[in-house]
Amino acid sequence: MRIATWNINSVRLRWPLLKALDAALAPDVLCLQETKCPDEFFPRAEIEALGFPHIAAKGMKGYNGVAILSRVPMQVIEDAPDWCARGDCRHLVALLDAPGGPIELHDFYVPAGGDIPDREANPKFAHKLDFVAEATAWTATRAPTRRRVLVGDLNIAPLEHDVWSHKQLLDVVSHTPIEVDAMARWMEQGQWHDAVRHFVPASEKLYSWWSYRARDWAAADRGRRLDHIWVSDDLRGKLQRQHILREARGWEKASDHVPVMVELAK
DNA sequence: ATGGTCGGAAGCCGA
Repeated sequence: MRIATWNINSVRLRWPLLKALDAALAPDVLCLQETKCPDEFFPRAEIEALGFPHIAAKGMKGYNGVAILSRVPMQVIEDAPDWCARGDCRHLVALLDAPGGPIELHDFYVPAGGDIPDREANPKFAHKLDFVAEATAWTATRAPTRRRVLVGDLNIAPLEHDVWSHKQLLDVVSHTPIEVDAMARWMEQGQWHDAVRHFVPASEKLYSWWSYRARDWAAADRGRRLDHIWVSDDLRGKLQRQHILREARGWEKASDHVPVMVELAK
């Protein structure tokens, strides 16, 4: 069972790249973020034709938007909160009909948080912290549930080597101690385990995002690991491998994020 | 030290 996540940065613009993603990773389930697409315009038929017959999409005009594309049947669960009471499309939950038993899958798109890492000076940063706090409290109530997977663009790079320069990013939104602490609480209270770092030592650099603003993203290699896959304790022993598809950043009309995938044994 | 580039509700705003 291969579960992947990708911030696609406009599904209408980039859905054709799913073909290359599928050739490289062959995910059974792919969670998308930043689809930027109202549900009535979601390229459903095109994506079904690529081999994902089960599609759940929750989008809005212009911003945000999440979707789950699946080869296995799934049931969308509707009892999640309206995060920060904004009506944003930043979260989908589905129960996957997975081999070995159902998996509760969460697809999150955490607010980026703006530029200034100060709750008082920057309402976007306050929104990010509030969102993570609500997600922490809610997923903690799910903690006793077996076989859970949480993926998404969480917009936080928690470890020193999840960014190109720990020292230079300590005051940059995505890597500040307040965000890193909030993420640690989220993982702890939800009993989540980092499924990608499970395979890659903390001392090794690991990124899933490179800014569009670099002249040469690969040469500069100033990345951050903003996209994550977490699993519940009972799935830790099932982890087979991880793959961060770095080459996707070099694709024609690339997203600034690359797909991240984890394989679970039955 | 600053500004650099994307995408869409565009000629600005969010990332």
